[in-house]
Amino acid sequence: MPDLTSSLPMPNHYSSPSPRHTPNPRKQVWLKSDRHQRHQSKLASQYADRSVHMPSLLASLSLTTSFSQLTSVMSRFVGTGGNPVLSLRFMCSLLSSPPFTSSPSRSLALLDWMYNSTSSSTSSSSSLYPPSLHPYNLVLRTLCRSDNFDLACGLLMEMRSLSLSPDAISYSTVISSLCSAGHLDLALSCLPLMEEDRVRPDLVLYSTLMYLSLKLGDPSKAISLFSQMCASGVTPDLRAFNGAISAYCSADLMRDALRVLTHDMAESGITPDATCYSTLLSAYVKKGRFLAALSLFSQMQSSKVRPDLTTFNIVLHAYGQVGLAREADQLFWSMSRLGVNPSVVTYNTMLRVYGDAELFGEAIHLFHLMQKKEIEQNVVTYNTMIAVFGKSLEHEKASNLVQEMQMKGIQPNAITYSTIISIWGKAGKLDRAAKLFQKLRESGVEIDPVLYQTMIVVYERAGLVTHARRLLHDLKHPENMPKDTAIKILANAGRVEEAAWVFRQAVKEGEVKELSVYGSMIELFSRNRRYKNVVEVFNEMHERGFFPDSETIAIVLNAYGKLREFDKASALYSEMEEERCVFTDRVHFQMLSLLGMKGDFDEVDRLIEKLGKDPEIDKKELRLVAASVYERANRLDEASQIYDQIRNSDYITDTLEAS
DNA sequence: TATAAGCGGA
Repeated sequence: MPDLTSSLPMPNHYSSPSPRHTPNPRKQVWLKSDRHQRHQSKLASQYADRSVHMPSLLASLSLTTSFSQLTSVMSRFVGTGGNPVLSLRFMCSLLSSPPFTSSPSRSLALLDWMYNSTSSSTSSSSSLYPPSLHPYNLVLRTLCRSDNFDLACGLLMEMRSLSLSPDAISYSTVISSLCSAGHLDLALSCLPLMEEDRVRPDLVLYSTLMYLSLKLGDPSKAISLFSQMCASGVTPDLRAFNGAISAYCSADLMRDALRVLTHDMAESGITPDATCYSTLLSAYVKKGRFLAALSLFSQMQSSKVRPDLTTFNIVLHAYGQVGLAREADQLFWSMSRLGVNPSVVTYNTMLRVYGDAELFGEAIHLFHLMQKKEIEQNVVTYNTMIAVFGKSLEHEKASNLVQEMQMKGIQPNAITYSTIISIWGKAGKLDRAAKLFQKLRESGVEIDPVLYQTMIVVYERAGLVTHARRLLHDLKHPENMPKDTAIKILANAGRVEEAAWVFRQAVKEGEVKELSVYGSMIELFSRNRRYKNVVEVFNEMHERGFFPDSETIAIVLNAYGKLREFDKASALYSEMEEERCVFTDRVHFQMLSLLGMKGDFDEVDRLIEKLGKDPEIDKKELRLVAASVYERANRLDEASQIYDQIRNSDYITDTLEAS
């Protein structure tokens, strides 16, 4: 983890107000440089406890607007005998009531007053009301709640410099509000400070930080926090485990996610709930591993974990994707019996499942059933049904639905438009499609990349190449859209030269913001066999510290192979493995085939053995790949041996299934 | 804290 301590605002920060937060006009008031000397470790017990009428005191304080006014009200409580009149507890209740809780400057002023209050009768300059940790934490809370993070961090630093060590409460106050405001780096920079102060982050704090890292798309940070948490002896709870599962899934470390779910949790005596399963299920589905998802679902059922609505929705979708519409149908109609009522999402999913399976009658029936049962229909419902009618070639019905949704007050979105434009294009209603597209362009809304691409494809298919080219030409100098978007459209349209040109401009101007742009360029170059360019783009992204996804790694490995740069391929493979980035079968198989091309069969055998032990890897596919590697190298004996193994294991599974 | 919808093609 980088050293983030330096990014914490230090006390001198106050003089230059950050543009992001409203500057505090009175911040100089409490930043007296003599505070260090003034601070005395006077104990709370030395405060005398006199009864003061709190409401009336607050009433007079609420009228005060300035430090001097506050001082004059409070000065009544500076006794002459050197004894403070108010108890520490009283001071704290002041700090936790309005107007102090609603005004950061006022609460800081009161803290200041506590410092500065000295008895007039004694010559000593020690404070009558030395604030302890508790009042500091109260002020921290007030600052954080009003998003004054500069001041809060500064106050934290001040506490440390006064050797009033911030405690777990101070840190969790600051960190959790930094997290909810999205300042992850600042929040994480508190961790080394906590270590210095010997404050151990607790479960909630770790959890907060993990979830924020996840939200900001940094799963490896979340994973490292999780390990740190476990190493420091904090036992994760259900929520923390779910965060870990989700982090491993986003980092493409499915094996580790599965291990947490099926092993680590049980070891900690925590039973996974439906959410934990759903997290993993949806990760499998996102990666297209539908069978893995369905098998996890049956494992979930045998572990007697009751699926909830989300689980059902994910599984119905997975059934549909593997073409098991009947199974989806069965599960769908049994849901209410299992105590879970389908939601709009469920209905929408089923509409799609029926549509994909060309069960148009069922889709239409379900769509009407929703209306009869008065189930809310939304833009997704309509978009799905429009696509269903498009697929069944009923263009008029599709067009009518666009009207119908608008009449019901459901606004069409970019997805609606690209769906209907594509349908019209296929139906030969070119003018209608072009007219709608033009209307959308003129309406000034930011044009969506897919919508743009849809129209280009419609023109190209109709043979109107000049029209298509004109649209593409506009993208060379994108004005209404980020360069990233233009590059992605050009890359998707296969326009190598234009995409490369805009990409180089964007790189030069530092305008490449999205990781996926590199992926699109790498894929585009690879498709066009421009392997040198593939490697160039990869190096560019690597230098910027971006890590590619598995798909991209596989493409880059392939490019190295074409360029016969086998050592560079091996180096990339090991580096990514160390970074724990490589993990789909495709990457491993790609590497295997490169080693075969290189003729390094010692390494081939070693990798086959290693992959053979990996429970995540499909063994039959591994054998098929291995056999073809040997075959291509003309080592037919080894190849046929592997084919025998495949036949044997098929025989074993067949007999097992038969019995 | 997990879930649904668009283009297209090597």
